Order: sequence, then structure tokens, then C-alpha cells
Amino acid sequence: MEKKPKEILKIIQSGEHLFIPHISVDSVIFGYETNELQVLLLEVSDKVWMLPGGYVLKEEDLDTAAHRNVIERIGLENIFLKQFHTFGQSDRSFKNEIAQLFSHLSLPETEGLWIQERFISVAYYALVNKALAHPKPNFFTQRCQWHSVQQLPKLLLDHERIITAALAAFQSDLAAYPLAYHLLPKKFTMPELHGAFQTIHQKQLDRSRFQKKMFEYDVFERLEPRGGVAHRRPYLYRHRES
Amino acid sequence: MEKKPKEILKIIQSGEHLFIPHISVDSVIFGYETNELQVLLLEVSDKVWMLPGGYVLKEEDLDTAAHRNVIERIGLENIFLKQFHTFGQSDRSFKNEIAQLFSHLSLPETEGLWIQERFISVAYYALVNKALAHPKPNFFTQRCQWHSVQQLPKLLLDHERIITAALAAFQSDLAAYPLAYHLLPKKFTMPELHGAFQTIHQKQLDRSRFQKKMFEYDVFERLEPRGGVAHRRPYLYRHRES
DNA sequence: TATCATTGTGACAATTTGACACAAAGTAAA
DNA sequence: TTTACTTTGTGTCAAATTGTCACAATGATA
Repeated sequence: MEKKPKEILKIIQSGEHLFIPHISVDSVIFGYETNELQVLLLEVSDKVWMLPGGYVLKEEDLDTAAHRNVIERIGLENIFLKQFHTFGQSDRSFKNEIAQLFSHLSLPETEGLWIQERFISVAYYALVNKALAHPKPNFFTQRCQWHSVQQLPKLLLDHERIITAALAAFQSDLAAYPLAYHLLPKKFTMPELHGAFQTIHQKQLDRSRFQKKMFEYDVFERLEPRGGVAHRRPYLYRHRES
Repeated sequence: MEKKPKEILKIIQSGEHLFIPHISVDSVIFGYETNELQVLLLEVSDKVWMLPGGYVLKEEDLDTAAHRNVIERIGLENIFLKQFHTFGQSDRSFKNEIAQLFSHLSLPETEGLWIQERFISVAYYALVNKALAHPKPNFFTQRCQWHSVQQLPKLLLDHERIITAALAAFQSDLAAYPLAYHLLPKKFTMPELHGAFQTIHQKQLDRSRFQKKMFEYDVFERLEPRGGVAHRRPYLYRHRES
């Protein structure tokens, strides 16, 4: 929120020539810490939050646009990112939000600014190692923070529904491939991975069975045990392709 | 192909004011007949085919647009329709195809016609009872016909990839819910449903096991047996919600 | 009345999953 | 130094699910 109002107006207006109109990409960026699944949100106005997102450059692939937007938000490359649904209700627009912002910034009233139009949003979910992420807000927002998916704040438009759908997609994908490792540091222990799975699915999973299942995927490599604990030292593992 | 060239030009031009630019919906409409899974395709030019699709009206929900387009193509309401992916490679445009069509119709050369721009396409798959469908071509196309998914003709753009993805989505969804009944008449026998499943998954499934599984869903109602066969008469079933 | 092809379902083996037990391993307290 | 304590890794066995196959039921046709 350091930018001057006129500058913001200029940026908004120039976007019209850069981006494909009516299309946005929104990302549900998942992070994990001590048995809590979190999503990264931006604060648009007092106590109202929104998903990070952006627009697609005229000559840019959709997936690339989503990547670019996530990278801008957390300063991290090589994140896991997957498209899961496109939201296209006809009432999806920031008409009022932008008008409010403009009046708040004492900018002239606008009608039909491209950014106020109806948007069809292609939604992605991302899995990141929270410890390496450096969240930063964009022009429109004051803060960029992690929130527990268990207690989300008030959200703009249909963004709560998007998060719910993202979680469902993630849970479903997790049944086919142990993606949860993306949320953890490069090296992690089985109890840690186990905890992440339990948190994501919100239910208990038998440890013995879980460990056997993970071995069956044949993608985790056992490394040295990690010490410094007052009990049996857990082995560290890493995913073969990362 | 009964329309006059000038009329077509007019229709194309007027679309610019009606539809959201750069966004299309494409539908993979699945049909089924005697152990063959088929998709409905439109012939754009000699031996080159495309998926049925269309555009989204400025004030129309995305799902509604998809429905409208499918209904226009087969004259059937109440079809099962589900969004499965959005395709957004930056090179997705009918630039050349439209230019060819125009030259073929002796229309003036055009550049930057809205329909020639890059399109992001939200793809849906539909399941229909082929026996009730009445496929009809649109202005641009000469024919609208069913094709076996096993031997697809030459297709425009990434439409073959879209069909592949649709089939994968359908197969995956079929593991969670016995959607295959949408492809059959209202009343059907277990062997028929069994055949549809086998065709869709392209593999053998044990009959006994299959039937038990279907009963577990608790959505099929057993009706009277169907006669007229030189052996034990199979029971008819129907889905409770249709 | 016997034959034939197809359908509906039961029996049992093979496999997968769930629940739980217990030894291994290390620190910290006695 | 020994014992207690906690967490980890894995084995065992029962329960549930899935796969295979067999066989009786059924009705037209020979």
C-alpha cells in the first residue's frame, strides 16, 4: 500500500492492453505447520481477505500465468501447482470492491474499468514448503498471511467455495499419489509425513499401515536417521524426484 | 452449409458484442452403442473434425453456456454434463482455419476478427442416450456424426488431447459413481450396464462382482424382467433419480 | 421333452486393510 | 550404571474386500 493512488490507476489501466480480458487465475496455496493445513490469503480491506491471483498475458500459457502469479506472491520457484476447476458464475466481478477502493483513495469514479468486469477464474492449488516461502502483498492489499483452513476469515466473492473445492481436489489427488511431501522440508521423517496426511484428511491413519503404503509407492528414499531426540531416532526420507 | 457467405460473416461479427471474448466452451459428448464408446464430432472441412462448442454470453453462467451448446447440438435437455479441465495453451486459435474458410467462401481477407483470436477453452464432458439424440451441424460445419473413441479422425487444434482427457476424467468419475447409466435407455439390464462399464474401462469385469457392486450403490431399482429372449429373462433396472 | 444360451447368485480363495502388539533405540532420571 | 520413559519401526493376525469360478434358473427352440 505504498503506491500512490495515481500510480495504481495507471497500473490498472495499462493492464487492459497486457492481459486477456475477463479471465483470471486464482491460486489456493497450501502450507503446513505442526498439524495445521493453511492457505495463503491477501487482505483487501479491513478483515476481508481474498485468494492470490492474477491475469493471463495475451501470449502466455494459462499454466505459466498461474505459476508466475504464485511465484510473485511467495518468491519461490518449483512449486507443485495443479489446475482443478474453473469458476464461471455470471456474477463473479469486483465491480463494487474496485469502486470502494477508488472512493477510498479519492480517485475519480469509474464505470466499466476492465478490472471491474465479470471474470471467469481458472483455479489452481499449490503445495509449498511454508518455511521457504516469503509471502508478500500486492498493490491492492495490505497483508499476505497464512490462515488455517479450519478457521477462514471473511472472503471475497466465491473464494471460500474455491478453497473448499481446492481442498477436496487435494484430498482426492492424495489418494493416488503422496503429494503431501511437497508441504514438508526436503528431508522429513515418516511420522512427519504421517502427521501431514492425517491433517489433510482430518482423520486418524494407522501408522504401520501408512508406512507400508508409502513404501509401496517406491518414491521415497531412506536417508540417515535424525538424532537429538530422547528416544529412537526416526529415519529421514526424501522424495526421489525433488 | 445452407447459409450465404455474407450472412455467416454477419453472424460472426455480431458475436463480438454478444460473447465474452477469448473464452470458449468445448464439449466431449459421449454416446454408446453395442460395446462402442463414441463421441460426437463436427466436420469443419474435408476429413477434418472438431469438438462441438461455443461461446459464453456476457451475462451467462459458464455451466449454462455449456448446457446451451450441447442442447443446440443434439436437441436434448437434461443431459449429464461435467466440467473437467480448462485448456489454455497460448497457441490455441483458429487463425488459419477461419482464414481458409473465408478464402473458400470468397469473403474478404480478415485479420483480427474476434473469432480468430487466441481462445481459452473450458472443457466439459456429457453423457447422453444416443438413441434420443438428434445431432445437427452448425453454420461452419457440414456434418455432425458419432465417432468411435477407438478410431478418431483428424481433429483440429488440441481437440484430440481434450477427448483423451475427457475419457480419463469419465473413467475416474466412474470409479466413484455408476454414471454409465446415463448412456443407456431409461430402462436397462445389468448385462447392458456391465457391457457399458467394460467398454468404458476397456477391460473385463467379473459379472457377479459387478452386479454386487452396483447393488451396493443402492441407486438402481429392479423392475420387471424383459422377455422375448430364448433364455433366462434379464431384469430391467432404472436409476432412482432419473 | 431335451437342448441351448444367457442370467442371477452363491461359495470359497486370494488379497488388501485394520487393529494391535512389541522390540528397538535413545535420553534422562534414579 | 542402570532403569524408566517415549517414540519409532515393523510384525502378526483378524476382518473386510475382491477375484474366480461354479451352478442353478429360465424360457425359446429343436
